[in-house]
Amino acid sequence: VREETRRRIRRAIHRLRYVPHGAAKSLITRKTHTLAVLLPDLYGEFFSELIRGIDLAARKGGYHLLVSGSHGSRSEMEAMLRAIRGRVDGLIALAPDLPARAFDENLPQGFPVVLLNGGGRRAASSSIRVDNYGGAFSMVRHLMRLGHRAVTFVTGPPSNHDASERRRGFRDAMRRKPAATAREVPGDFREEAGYRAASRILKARPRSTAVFAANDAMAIGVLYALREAGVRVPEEIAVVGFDDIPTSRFITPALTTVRVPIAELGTRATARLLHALRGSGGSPGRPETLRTTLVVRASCGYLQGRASARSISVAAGSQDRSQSMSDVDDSASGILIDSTSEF
Amino acid sequence: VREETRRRIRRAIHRLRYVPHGAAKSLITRKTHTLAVLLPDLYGEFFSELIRGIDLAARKGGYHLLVSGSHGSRSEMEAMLRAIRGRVDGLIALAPDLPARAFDENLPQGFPVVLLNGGGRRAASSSIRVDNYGGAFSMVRHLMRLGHRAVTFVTGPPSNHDASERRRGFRDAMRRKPAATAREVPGDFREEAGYRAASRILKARPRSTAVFAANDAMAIGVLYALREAGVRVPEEIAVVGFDDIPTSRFITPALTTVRVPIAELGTRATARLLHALRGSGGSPGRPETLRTTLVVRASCGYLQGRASARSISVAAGSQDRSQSMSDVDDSASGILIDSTSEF
DNA sequence: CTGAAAGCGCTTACAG
DNA sequence: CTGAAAGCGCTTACAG
Repeated sequence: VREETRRRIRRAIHRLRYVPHGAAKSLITRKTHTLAVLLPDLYGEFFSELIRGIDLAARKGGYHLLVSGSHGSRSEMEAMLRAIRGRVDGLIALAPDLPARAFDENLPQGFPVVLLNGGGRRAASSSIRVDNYGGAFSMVRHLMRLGHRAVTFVTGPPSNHDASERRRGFRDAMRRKPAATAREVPGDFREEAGYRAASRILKARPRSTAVFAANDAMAIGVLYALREAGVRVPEEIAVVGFDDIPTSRFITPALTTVRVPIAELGTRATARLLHALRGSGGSPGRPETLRTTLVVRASCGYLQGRASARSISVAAGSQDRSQSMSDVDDSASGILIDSTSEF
Repeated sequence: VREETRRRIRRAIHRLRYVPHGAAKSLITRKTHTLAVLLPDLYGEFFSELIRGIDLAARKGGYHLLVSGSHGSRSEMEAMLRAIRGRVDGLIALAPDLPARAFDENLPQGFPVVLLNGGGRRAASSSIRVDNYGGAFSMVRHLMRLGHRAVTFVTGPPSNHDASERRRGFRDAMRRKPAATAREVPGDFREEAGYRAASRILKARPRSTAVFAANDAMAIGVLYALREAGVRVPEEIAVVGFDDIPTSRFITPALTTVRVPIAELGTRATARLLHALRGSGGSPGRPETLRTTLVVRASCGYLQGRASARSISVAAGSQDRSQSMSDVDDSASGILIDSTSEF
């Protein structure tokens, strides 16, 4: 084509505001340049952070995001899976309660999927996991070092794989100390469950000296209940969580927790999915496991009496605050002493 | 069709796992049952809450959500608008920096849009607004009642309509008191801007007794900077914000702020868009304005010395906590005294 | 290099 | 009631 003709056409396109019709183009090219994201919810600190990571990688690859919150409803999840054909090129799903066969039954066969839930029961799909076991294990070790021997674990939802891995880490670590007494109280990852767990924990005799909630939301619920009951944290009882959601730094006392690289989880999942889309299918690749970090703040009592060592130099800007904090980051052991969030 | 035949077909559909192809169906029906959501970012407390509201209404109407974070990039926003044809049925956009004509130029004409940014410059589209002016005005009145006369306002981004409405409310309310001295320091809605604003505020003489940040993120930045500087809040200086993001309740001291019904903003916008999609176009309807509420917590000093009145009865469960708090909700005046978040 | 035809997977009138 | 044809707006070989 001559250069001039090309220019004339370009101008005409611009003048008439011509834009290709998405559905028509997708129908013939078999590509939508869209990724489906299926999550239990679309809001809340954990999912918000996860979406951030997914969005980051997707936009870089030129993909749009079709998001869907299942709200735990099995039928809604399946409906979403069925609606996928001809709408998106791949799927990222965090659906711990959905059995593996639900994917096979409702998705076109061979459809590219990356699973974010721990199970990894579907051989045909790629999956990314978090080292829940290791994180919980080192949290218990940390509590032991602080002298705790009676620890109560507030569990997550029964069928949730992440939750049961955290519990397994708790149990195994507790077993290593013969003198230790491990207790468990049921929860479901929601703040309210932590709130309710607290009263059971306070009643039990001898009373545990530390509470380890399977996630931060429940730990925060425990904190609320203890404040109501007039029980001081960490002086009378230590409270720790798992996830390191943003609120954990802001609450009083700041929460000692296990940091899950949430945004990275989303980024990696997306990168893998895009890789599968470019490549010609092939093997799903081996499951990837993301490291966790123990983040020590005030709620476990470690910072108690070390006030002289505090060198508060919180930097502004939510983006890079974690970097510029005067943290003691012992990368080798995966421990981060965050004294800046202490009150 | 005979009942039996129908059943046989149903069974075949199920057996073969037949699902209609989305693109093909959309191409012929001209419907995608998908709504596009264009936001500056997909994460953070404000947007997360907004998406929650949108998702709620969209799922109820049977619509999917195609979300897109523009990250403030003009070209990315325009690219998104152009990609819309044949992909979604309508658009909800929060894009304060995008001029009205960008919508006309990049969208198919007559395309259903609901704008969430205050300007409302595009007559062809529906829009929902927040009473930014009234919220800021009553915040200043509250500070005046507490005896403040020298107040510094940390502004939002220059081109942002919400931000300038808040500033206008600040200015007008300050003007009503002849003895008052109003000052302004530039900001951009990000936490870091608040952090930097604080040092300027501390240097000015005579020093302001209160800081009113145009949003909570900046107020939190101010709080951080003041803590570093060893200036006590609210004893030495009061700090208040705007939005009522979740963190504002958790931070110490809990932040007095103006509550924007964020989720409702999303729900209403979606409801309007769906209404337009069902109806045959017609008029865009008059712009709707959502009320704000003054939420009084510790950071303004109002709760100081009223500790005896505290009746902490925080209920658990993040969903209904705001209802079950022992709040004094003076609906008539739009003031809510939240003493439960006091420390 | 250019133009016309075929076809993606559906739905919607329209004959039979 | 049932089946075959036309067509949604594109892209991709394929003739000319």
